[in-house]
Amino acid sequence: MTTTMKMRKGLWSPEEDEKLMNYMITNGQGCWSDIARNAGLQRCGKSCRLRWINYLRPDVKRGAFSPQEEELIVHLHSLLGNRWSQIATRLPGRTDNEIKNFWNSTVKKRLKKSTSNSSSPNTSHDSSSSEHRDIMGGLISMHDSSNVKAMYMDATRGSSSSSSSLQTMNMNQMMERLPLLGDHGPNMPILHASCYGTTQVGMDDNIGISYHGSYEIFGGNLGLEDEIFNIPQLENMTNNNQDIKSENLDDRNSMIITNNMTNIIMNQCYNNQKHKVQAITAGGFENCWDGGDELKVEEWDFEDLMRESSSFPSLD
DNA sequence: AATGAGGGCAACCGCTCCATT
DNA sequence: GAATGGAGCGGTTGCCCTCAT
Repeated sequence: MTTTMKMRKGLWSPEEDEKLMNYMITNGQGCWSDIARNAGLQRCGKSCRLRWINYLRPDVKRGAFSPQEEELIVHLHSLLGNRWSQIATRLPGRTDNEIKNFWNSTVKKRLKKSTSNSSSPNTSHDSSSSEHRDIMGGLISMHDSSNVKAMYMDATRGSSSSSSSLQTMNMNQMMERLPLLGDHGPNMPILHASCYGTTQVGMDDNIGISYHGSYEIFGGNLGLEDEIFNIPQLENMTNNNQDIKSENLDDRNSMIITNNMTNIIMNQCYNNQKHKVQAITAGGFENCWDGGDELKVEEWDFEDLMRESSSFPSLD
């Protein structure tokens, strides 16, 4: 094809946005190069795709990241590294580009600041683990997670051996099991953290929730050994019987947690049993689920998850 | 008021992966 | 099995805005 037509680059004009938006609304997604052509845009398909995904898509959430989103980003980054798209899938309405920019600007800045301030001599952790510890005001602790992360990344990015493919697959499966941070999901760090390993969770009266746990993943030790994983109390959470709701729009992991949070956490975490959140709706469910009669209740098959995890080679 | 520095963000680039032929 | 094209991803760049001087 002799498309000698010069492609436009740079910022998108409102007219271009409108063209692409109108085309996408009427025709839906297809081959991006065709979209670019048929919409009358002098842009390459790639550029159109990026513009749509990062800006024009109706479900794109704009504006500052909430503290909960920040927590989740930091935590997921400690697990996944720079796999922004994977991280983005857990934050509805946020794009990988947005998260990447946020990380590279805000979080790294805080990181820099905190590492320059703290010499924290009482830990034998490597610098990057203390990075994770310090960012977000010490909200998230990860013991040696970066080493594991790096090893995992090496394994998955390396050769196309079946084992690395398996690792990728299992990681993806595990990620799919993570709950999304929905609009009502201020406590997601608690829940997705607990699904990763043997974790004991308790409620403090006033300071929020703390973890005392040992994380095991991929047959190796991911960290958090006997460390306290503090989640500060959130403004929309009261001490007693606070309804907590979270949704997962990919309808595999839809989850509702309501009423007595302590009981739920005790049931699913202290006993170290299958994660099965028995949801008792107390109104408001319809606010986050319109999928019909059958309510979806989160069920993390923890044993199954760990079985999958055990297929990973030891990281020792 | 002018200007330079720094930060944030949108977009591009190059690469890999995957499906199709 | 090789070639090809499209999609997606992460890294990087460059523009614009804000703020300090």
